[in-house]
Amino acid sequence: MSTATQRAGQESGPWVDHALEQLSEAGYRRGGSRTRVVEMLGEQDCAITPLELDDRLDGVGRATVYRAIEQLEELGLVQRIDLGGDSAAYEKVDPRGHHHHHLVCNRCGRVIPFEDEDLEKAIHSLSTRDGFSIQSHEITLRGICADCS
Amino acid sequence: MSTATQRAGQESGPWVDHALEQLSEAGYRRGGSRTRVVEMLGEQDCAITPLELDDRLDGVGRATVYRAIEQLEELGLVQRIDLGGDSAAYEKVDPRGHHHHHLVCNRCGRVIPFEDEDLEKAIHSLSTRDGFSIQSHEITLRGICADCS
DNA sequence: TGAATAAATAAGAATGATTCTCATTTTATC
DNA sequence: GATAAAATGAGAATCATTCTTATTTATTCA
Repeated sequence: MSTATQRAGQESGPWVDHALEQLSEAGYRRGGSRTRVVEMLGEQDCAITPLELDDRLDGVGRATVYRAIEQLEELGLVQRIDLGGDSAAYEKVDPRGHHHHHLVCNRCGRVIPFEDEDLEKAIHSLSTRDGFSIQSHEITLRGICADCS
Repeated sequence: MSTATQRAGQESGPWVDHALEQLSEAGYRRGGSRTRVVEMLGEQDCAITPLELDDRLDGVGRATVYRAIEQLEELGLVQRIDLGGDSAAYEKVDPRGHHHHHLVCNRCGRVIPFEDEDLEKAIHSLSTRDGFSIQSHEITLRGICADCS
């Protein structure tokens, strides 16, 4: 049960620290519940829905989860990801720019994260379009996963 | 009022015909309301939400709009697009593969469609990942539009 | 052409995610 | 420690989406 939490020094720590610091700088006071939301988001390797977060955080109100996500999104610390389900999901944004995108299986709904350097390059090479300054991007590929085909 | 409908021979026609044909081949009977939904989708140059469709189609029940979209999506004739609002939007899928992606302004919410050949190439060059066969893709860029900056 | 059959539909109820409200608890400041 | 303002939990309210059901309409076939 604690295996996932204990996987050798990963990246959740740094992001959590960074996020809490940014919240503080933005003028938000410390809040126990919000901190727990941030920590839980920091533990995830991929996107998670607000309701899942609420489920896993006993004693934290649902409204607080939604509020925390809203503030984090406002500061660019999490990114909303549409995976096609009933609700949106959110994922931490690495301050160093390292990130992944998603493959979604149209049959079983499975979500598989992937990275691709060429794709990132293609995105970055169009960083301005029609005077539009790009801050973030989201790519979702849909199809049939190996298990389903 | 009829200007939009009358804009010189565009692409709505072909898509509408194709969609109605596909629905028919899939075993669906003709339905006046569904046909109106298909025609309205065919007129759009970009994504539209189910509720907007329902608003514009007097006499067509909301459930019918949702059902039609569901069937069209099932057949790959429309694609769901997440533009960050309260509801998802849908857009016709060109049978010839021609399509665009979206820039969304984080400040005013404006949605600007764009096309980029290099990006398409980068996507196509990874058409199989981990045994995953890709059927469609969606790219959304977020930032600040020219008017807002 | 005129039943018979089953799909399509409209209207509104039901559901479920998200947002809002407000009384209470914490945090930061002094 | 006392005060002012933000953070929070609980539950109500809202809004998109789905479901239900009675009715209408499309197709089939005599």
